[in-house]
Amino acid sequence: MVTDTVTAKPEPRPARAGGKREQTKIQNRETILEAARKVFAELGYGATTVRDIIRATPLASGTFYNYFQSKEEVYQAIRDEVALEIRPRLREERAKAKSIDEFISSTFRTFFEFVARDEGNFRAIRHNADSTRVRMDTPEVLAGFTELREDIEKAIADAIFPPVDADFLMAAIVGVAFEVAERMVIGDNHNPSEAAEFATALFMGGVHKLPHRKNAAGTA
Amino acid sequence: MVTDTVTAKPEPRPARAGGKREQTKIQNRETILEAARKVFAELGYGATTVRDIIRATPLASGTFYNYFQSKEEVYQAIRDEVALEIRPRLREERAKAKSIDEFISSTFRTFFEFVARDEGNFRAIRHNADSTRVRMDTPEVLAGFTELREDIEKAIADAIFPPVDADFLMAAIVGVAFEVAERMVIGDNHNPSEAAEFATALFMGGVHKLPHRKNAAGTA
Amino acid sequence: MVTDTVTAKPEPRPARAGGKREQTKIQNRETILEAARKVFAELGYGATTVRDIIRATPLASGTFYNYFQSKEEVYQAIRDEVALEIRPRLREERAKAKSIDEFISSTFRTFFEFVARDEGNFRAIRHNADSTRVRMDTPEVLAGFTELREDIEKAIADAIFPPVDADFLMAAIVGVAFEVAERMVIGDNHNPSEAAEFATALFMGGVHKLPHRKNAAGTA
Amino acid sequence: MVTDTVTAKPEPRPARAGGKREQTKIQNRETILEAARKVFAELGYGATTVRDIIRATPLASGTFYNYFQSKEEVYQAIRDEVALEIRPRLREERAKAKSIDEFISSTFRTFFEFVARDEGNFRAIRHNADSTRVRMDTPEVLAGFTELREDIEKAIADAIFPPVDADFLMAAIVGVAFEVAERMVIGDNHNPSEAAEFATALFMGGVHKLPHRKNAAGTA
DNA sequence: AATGAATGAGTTTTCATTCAT
DNA sequence: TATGAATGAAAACTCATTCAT
Repeated sequence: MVTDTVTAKPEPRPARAGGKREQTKIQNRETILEAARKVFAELGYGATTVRDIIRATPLASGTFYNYFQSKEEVYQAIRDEVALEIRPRLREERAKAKSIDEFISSTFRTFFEFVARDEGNFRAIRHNADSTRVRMDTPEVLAGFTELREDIEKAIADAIFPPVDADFLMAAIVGVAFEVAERMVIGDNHNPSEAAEFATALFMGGVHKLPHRKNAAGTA
Repeated sequence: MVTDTVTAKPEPRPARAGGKREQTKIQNRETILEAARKVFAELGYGATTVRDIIRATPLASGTFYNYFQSKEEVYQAIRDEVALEIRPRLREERAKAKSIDEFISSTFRTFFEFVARDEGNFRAIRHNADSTRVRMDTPEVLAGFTELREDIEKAIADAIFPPVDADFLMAAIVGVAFEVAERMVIGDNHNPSEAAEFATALFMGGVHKLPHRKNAAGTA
Repeated sequence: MVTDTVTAKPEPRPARAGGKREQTKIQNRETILEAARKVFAELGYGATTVRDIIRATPLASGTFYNYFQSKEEVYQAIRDEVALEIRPRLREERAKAKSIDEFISSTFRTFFEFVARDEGNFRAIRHNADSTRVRMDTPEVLAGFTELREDIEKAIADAIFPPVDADFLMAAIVGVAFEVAERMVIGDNHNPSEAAEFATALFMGGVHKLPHRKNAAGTA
Repeated sequence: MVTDTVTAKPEPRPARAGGKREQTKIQNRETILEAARKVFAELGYGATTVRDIIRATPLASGTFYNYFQSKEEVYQAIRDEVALEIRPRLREERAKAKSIDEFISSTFRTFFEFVARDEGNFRAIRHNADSTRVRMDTPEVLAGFTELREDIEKAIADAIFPPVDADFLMAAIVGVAFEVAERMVIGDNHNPSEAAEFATALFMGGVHKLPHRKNAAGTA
């Protein structure tokens, strides 16, 4: 097997997985993502520059461009990393659901638990330097929305759900999930279970079924 | 047609209050805001530069700074214009509410009707150049959230609402309002009344009380 | 005549020719061209960067980009400036020509005289840092070649020239003009008249009619 | 199909002179030159970077530096390859010349025939991305000019040529050679013989002796 | 008050070259 | 020797802001 040196170009020597070179590449990518998460959380996405990210890294400026084209691409990578991790879990949970209650509660529980564990990412993604709040949904995230709507459609077809407007219902679930998650992360005494219970109760019975507050004295 | 003949006499050349000069000032401000709306909608907030806005204007770059300090300020002005218009209406409606139902339904109805009328602004604010979706909430908007929470607290105090978590409830209402509004604007056959009915039913009785779809055959 | 301030954009206020602003603009453009000529002559076109040109200028870096997009554009401007000046002269001379001799001799004489006067430019355009010699012909220059060919065609039609290959003849004239001009500029004792006589004699009677050297011994 | 079975025996692994290793080296060098020719022709010399050349190659960037120091060196190699091939032929032809006519006609004939055969190279060297035309003469090429001048001097000394200005005559021959070659390559119905005849006639008797066009009806 | 060119700090980006594998 | 990612100096370019007119 005499392979001519002067041929391929695409992947000349696959750099066998696990080699030191390969290792460094994976590590550098993660280094950049880590730095970006930190900087986004500090300065907010809008104010962050590629330089800022590089500065938060031991790497050279040129190295950044071996991995990403722009801060947008880094942002998307962070977002997508999250979306790609949580989406299969959500689908799986919902697939197992035998009732509305299971469908709704497992969706919220999974989501809030994930957010609680991944709080750093969530903050990085959400925060902005000025008191402005930002939310950016990448295609990968939006795909998660579509999956939810599909699951709702299927649940309707299976008579698990009544024949409601799947688009609106998806929107309502998404809206509640993200906004409540934010309160959970920003607020003080909350935990994912409480958030999930709240959201589930809302969807299962409306305001009337919402859990009552422990301390009736309200908070600022 | 601003005549203002009375004050006009003594100073033929210099600026007179309410005169053409004054007119131009108001007009220029509006010209900039209009251009900004267009450019934000085209490029997305992040990618837009002050230059872009000026370019979309017949004005000179220096002139911009007579009206705004930065694109942030322009953005806020656009957002605030909306927020400052809708917030008093919402407060008013909620103040009149004698029951949960009135509180919830008037909130959603007012919001969705406003969005439907102000669709252009809504889209401008939401859209981004790539397929990424963005939402930015300025302090003025966030203040509206706080007002809602205050109104909820008050309603709880007045025993109109059960003693639920006001923070979470506010978040849930906000989340549903924005996400459903988006579906309404982006979708085809929807109108503010349907959106309001949907959201109100959700909050009044949960999923079980949601209106059933007219055509049970689902949509893509 | 009340002109609305908020209208035009293209040329809002023409900045009346001769105004100080207008003056500065013209001057800055010339400053950049001057600097570029110098730097090209020093470093050669290939090695020159936009930075180099800016550095040779009292202007700010951004200012450069108000006038030119790149060093290529500057180069072309220099070349074009020359081409646009000499071309009308050449056409004029050739239009007056009543015979081959007049046609040929006026062409060369005009060209060599121009080069001699404009030697700085010529060197700037020609020189390169390494011992490599460069010649770049911009569209504006190439247009001059086409004009020459047209004039030849016309002279053939008018029976001033025999029916030779106009394309080749044009090429021969151009080649001799540029190469001999270079020897004239680089060499020591030559003047435009001698160069013109040489070239004209060559075209009028071939090698046999070329002027004999004064000092038969000579070497470069 | 390089077998080389004889030397192969004693050292199965290490490099053997003339072996596969040696082969690859020569091949790689040629691969780079080939790629460079292509890229220079596409982007023009100035715009081409070493990266561009490597990219057009199946080789790694580091490998490039085992063969050349810079794009300049590659360019020179291409140019020199040509120059070093044609120069001895030209000298030889001119050395045999017994008369002006032989001297001139053999020079042009050899040159134009070479260009016609080597058209690809010629175009690569000449062309630029924009409509600008470039000509770069490397030292190796310029050396060819000097050789021509020396041969002229010698011909003058041998009384084959009249005592004309050798520098100018060399320039004239070079100028005509390159420019007419370009027309030949770019134009349509021309062949090296016609080009050579044209140039030779010009130098032997001036415009009056140039061959007449076959179709007197002119060309665009 | 409007204009728009100049400014120059700062950002993005490229790319020749090195060097561990 | 080949590889190709890392490097970082330098180049390219942008753009908010100023300020003379």
